[in-house]
Amino acid sequence: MGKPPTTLRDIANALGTSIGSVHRALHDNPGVSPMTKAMVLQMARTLGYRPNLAARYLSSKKNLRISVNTLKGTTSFWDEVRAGIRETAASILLENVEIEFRTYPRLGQGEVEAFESALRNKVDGIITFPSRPEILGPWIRRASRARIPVVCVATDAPHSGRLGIVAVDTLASGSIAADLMGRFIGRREGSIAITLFDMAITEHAEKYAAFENTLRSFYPQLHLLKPIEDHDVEKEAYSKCRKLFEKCSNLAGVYVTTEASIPVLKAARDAKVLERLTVITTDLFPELVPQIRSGAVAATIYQRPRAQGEMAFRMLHEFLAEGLSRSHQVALAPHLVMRGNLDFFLQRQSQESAQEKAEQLRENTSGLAEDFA
Amino acid sequence: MGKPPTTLRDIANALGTSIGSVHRALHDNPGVSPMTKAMVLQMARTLGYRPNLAARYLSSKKNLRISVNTLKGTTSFWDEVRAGIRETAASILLENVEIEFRTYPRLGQGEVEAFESALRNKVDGIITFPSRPEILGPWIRRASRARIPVVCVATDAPHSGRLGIVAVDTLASGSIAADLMGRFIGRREGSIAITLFDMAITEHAEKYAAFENTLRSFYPQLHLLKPIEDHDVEKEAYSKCRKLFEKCSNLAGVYVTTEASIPVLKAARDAKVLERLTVITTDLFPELVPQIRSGAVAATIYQRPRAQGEMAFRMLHEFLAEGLSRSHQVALAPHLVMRGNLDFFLQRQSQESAQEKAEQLRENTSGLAEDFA
DNA sequence: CGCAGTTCCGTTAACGTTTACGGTTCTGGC
DNA sequence: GCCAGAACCGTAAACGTTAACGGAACTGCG
Repeated sequence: MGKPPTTLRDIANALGTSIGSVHRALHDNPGVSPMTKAMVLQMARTLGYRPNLAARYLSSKKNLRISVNTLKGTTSFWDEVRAGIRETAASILLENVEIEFRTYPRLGQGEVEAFESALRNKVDGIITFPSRPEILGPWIRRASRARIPVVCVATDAPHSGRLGIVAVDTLASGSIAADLMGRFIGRREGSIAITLFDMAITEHAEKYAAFENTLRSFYPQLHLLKPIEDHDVEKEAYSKCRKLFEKCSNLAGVYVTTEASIPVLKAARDAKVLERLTVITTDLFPELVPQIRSGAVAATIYQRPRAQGEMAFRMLHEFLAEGLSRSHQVALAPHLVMRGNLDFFLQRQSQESAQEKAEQLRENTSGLAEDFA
Repeated sequence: MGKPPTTLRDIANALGTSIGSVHRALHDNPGVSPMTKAMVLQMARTLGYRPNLAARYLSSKKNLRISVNTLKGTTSFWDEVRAGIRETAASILLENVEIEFRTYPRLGQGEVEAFESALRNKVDGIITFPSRPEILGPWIRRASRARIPVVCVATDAPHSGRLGIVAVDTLASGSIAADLMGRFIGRREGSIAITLFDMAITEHAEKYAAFENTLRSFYPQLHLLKPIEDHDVEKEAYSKCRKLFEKCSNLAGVYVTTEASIPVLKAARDAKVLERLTVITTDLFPELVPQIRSGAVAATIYQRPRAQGEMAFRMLHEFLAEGLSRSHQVALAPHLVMRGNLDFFLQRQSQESAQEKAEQLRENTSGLAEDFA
């Protein structure tokens, strides 16, 4: 049933030329006339040529180098993203991939430098978290023009020519948060607050819109307040929330879409309103665990950093290996963590990070890891 | 930094023997003395030999055949599982995999026949849904002895020697359902009913235990009733539930772990108790959509069939390709679907199934598909 | 015309594994 | 002592691609 796939030799024979010319034509290497090049491309198309990756890998021993530019991993989120990438890279059958990690300590600091360094080092592809999309955008475009594909994680850089984007679906996140909020609070009336990084970030604006929309459709007795922009600065989150909590007497719930859930909780506690608040947060990190367990946080929307890393790597690798990729936009469904299933996620994290560490030790030749302070 | 990997030739040179002998020794083919075989194995170990999969694939043109034995796809669940497998198989770099689908129409009917047929046809590996684990168990053991790895999906077949199992984590499912139930119902007291296939199935017993445990720990005002076993028979589900609904006056919620959520809802409607019931269901299929949208079903636990298929295939393929697999037990976290994010999941399903169909058409040479009626 | 330089093209040796085939050497039977 | 057969082993040709080399044809310049 399966006819044997067409090879370079097939194309060469069909045209009465040689395998070398065909190869040059398909890779637009110099040394082939425009005439034959056109014929080869044509014939390759009609014969349905697809390169045999095994043979390619076996022959050319050059390996792919990809740079992973992310925030430094004090927060567990980016640690998990990196772990997902490493893990997936290791599980690839054709292990000719070399990963270089470049980290920067704070949002918007060292981001461009890291990207520039990757470009200078002539990597074959880049996975990056564009914390300031409007600043990194031009750089991504520059990379694309140099035929270096860039995949964004967690945040998109629109109109930048990036190869693709992997993130949690903003609609799904915002909507489920609103739905839970409504169900948890029940029939009571009240106001709902939401904190986010900045409305200028597409994802956050979308998440807000989805939250607002679901709340309005299904729980009209709840009134959504203007978003609190905290820019992931703890003090800003605390002071803005504290002020709100003191002022707004009928507040019933808070949805924290940023990582700054701890200061928000502290503000609620200090303002003595935590008891009557339904709090929904984002992500899962050690400091949050006791808050969930105690019930202070009703639920948290887990953004599956490991899966994001995995997907980003797959997308990039597929493109580099085959020259095409089937999906340029991966929107993951978030997970929901509550008291009941908290242990499941904790156990999974620790188990996998332990496994990861062992692997790290075993192959302690895992490429450089630069830091851009 | 990366020293070149050791090859067959390296081993041969180190021992002063030939590449042929090394190959025979490593694959325990006949025609090699016990003496040299031992030496080769030893040397391979010390040199850290790992076969080059690209070269192997390039050389031996034999392709892997794997059989996928599942329930016939009237329900969308198994359609999705199969789609996930197909999709993942297509995305594998070394495309030398041939998939044979064998389906059986009802639980426990034709299951053994399908398995037997796969064995007779000498497939290289099997992915199966053991709807009756205690019956299929011996067959799985037989396959294992014939060095044919078997991966179970959705339900485990314990002590059967299967290579691995992919399923949704029962603890996570049961716990989150209980947690949501408790939060949705609020402070009110009341009884909770739960329907499941049969307590004899490990997964269902575990799910019940997790549900019970979480409910008891965090929501002691709710009283869990004895489980209703419906064996996925619609009439059984309806009649048993109907009886319960009529009798139990303080019922506050129902958790349906099986696919029979429609008859349960009908029973509740007929008994005129649906209004005061919080219903949590399992899976996502067309008939359920309006029930979620109308609010009759508060939430449904989505078991991610596509991801299950993907994982099962990866596990099996990794084993067949490398001879080892890193994890034999994949426990997926379920997704939560509610009114707000329902559209996200529907859109994703339809979009992916459309994409799938196009792919099907393009490569209409996708192996046989037997049916065991 | 001769020669260097350029442009195109064909040939060939890798890459690491599998597989088939041809050799040894050793055994046992006559 | 000879031959058949077995048991073991080395060799070499594939697999499809890449990369490097060398040759042919053509250019322009002296």
